[in-house]
Amino acid sequence: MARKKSLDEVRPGQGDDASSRRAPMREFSRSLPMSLLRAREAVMRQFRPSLRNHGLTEQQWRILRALTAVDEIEVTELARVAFLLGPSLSRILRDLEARALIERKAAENDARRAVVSISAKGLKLIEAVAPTSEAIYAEITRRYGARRLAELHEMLGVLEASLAGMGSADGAEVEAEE
Amino acid sequence: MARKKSLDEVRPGQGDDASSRRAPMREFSRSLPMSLLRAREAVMRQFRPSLRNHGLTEQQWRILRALTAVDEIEVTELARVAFLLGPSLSRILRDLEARALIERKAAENDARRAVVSISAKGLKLIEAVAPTSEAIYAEITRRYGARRLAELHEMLGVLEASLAGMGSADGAEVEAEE
DNA sequence: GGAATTCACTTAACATGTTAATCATCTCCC
DNA sequence: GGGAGATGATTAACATGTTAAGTGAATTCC
Repeated sequence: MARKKSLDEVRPGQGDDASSRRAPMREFSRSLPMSLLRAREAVMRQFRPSLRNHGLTEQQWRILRALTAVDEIEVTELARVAFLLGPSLSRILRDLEARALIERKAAENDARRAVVSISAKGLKLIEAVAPTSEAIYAEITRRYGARRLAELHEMLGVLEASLAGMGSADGAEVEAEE
Repeated sequence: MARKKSLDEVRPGQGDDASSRRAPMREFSRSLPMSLLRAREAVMRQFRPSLRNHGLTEQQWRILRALTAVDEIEVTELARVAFLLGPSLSRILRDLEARALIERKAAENDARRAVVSISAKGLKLIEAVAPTSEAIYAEITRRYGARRLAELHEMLGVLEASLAGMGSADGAEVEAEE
């Protein structure tokens, strides 16, 4: 299905002046990844200064935040919950442990697995940041509207679900799982 | 053998009589930044393999894509359009220029400004990638629904606009510029 | 007309994203 | 029980995100 160049033959005269260069694909601002990126950045821009004042990055905050919801958790599971890739998580955990914000031990029955939990110091830090964070979130909700916000969440969830089973699609290899 | 556990199945409900551990904040999965991040990742996951096959990263693609829409453009304006920070753009332009995918010259009346344009080679690369990219985008639209997609764009735009004037809010300094 | 300031990048430094490779277990199966 | 393969976590290598500092060129203001 690849050799179909009918798309729009990205080959106008291109000859002389500017105006002959027509938009080759979708208008840039209408690209879905771009819209999502811009929206997310608009939101994160609100939180970053506060986090920074407490010496935390967005990802470090995500991890600590996830840890407050459980007693302890394995690294792989934490990666899934905090939506981080393994290598990023490894680095961040190393730093957080060095700062004594988390604790880490080996799993009882499997020496490969590591179990992580938040420390008292980490909990204290969370408590220090939470009020500001909540206030910002409340302001965002106020501005955007609680109903609309819920609707957006819903639509994003559906989008994720819609794309769930979509393969790579280029050198698409979706071989059956034996 | 170890079939992929459905997401809900793995969710650490965590006893949760653990009322000693008071609910820290909003449930993690309901965090807006997280929802946006997950949605965007679900979308980008579809495009990355194809781009990679052509030796392009997402950001490099964004830049080349933006350049096809104009004859030439100043670096600052390109940063705004492609939604990249200056430093990232500097690095990427250096690489793209080394690969002869773009061309760069100084502005006529202002030696500080640089003007960038896509090269013939760059245009050729775009043409090679575009069909696959468009096919993926079409499939996403088909799965999610064109109407719903438009609605999502709209809501994301409104979100961005809603947050436009919101200050840092921590050590918030939005003093009038006297 | 020249010092101070602003402006358009660019570098620097550190943290994360992304993919591939490595390492140490663990499991399975003969 | 021992070796092949799978698994959990880390390390490596490169690209980008993010903030701060640097550089050279224009602008402002006295």
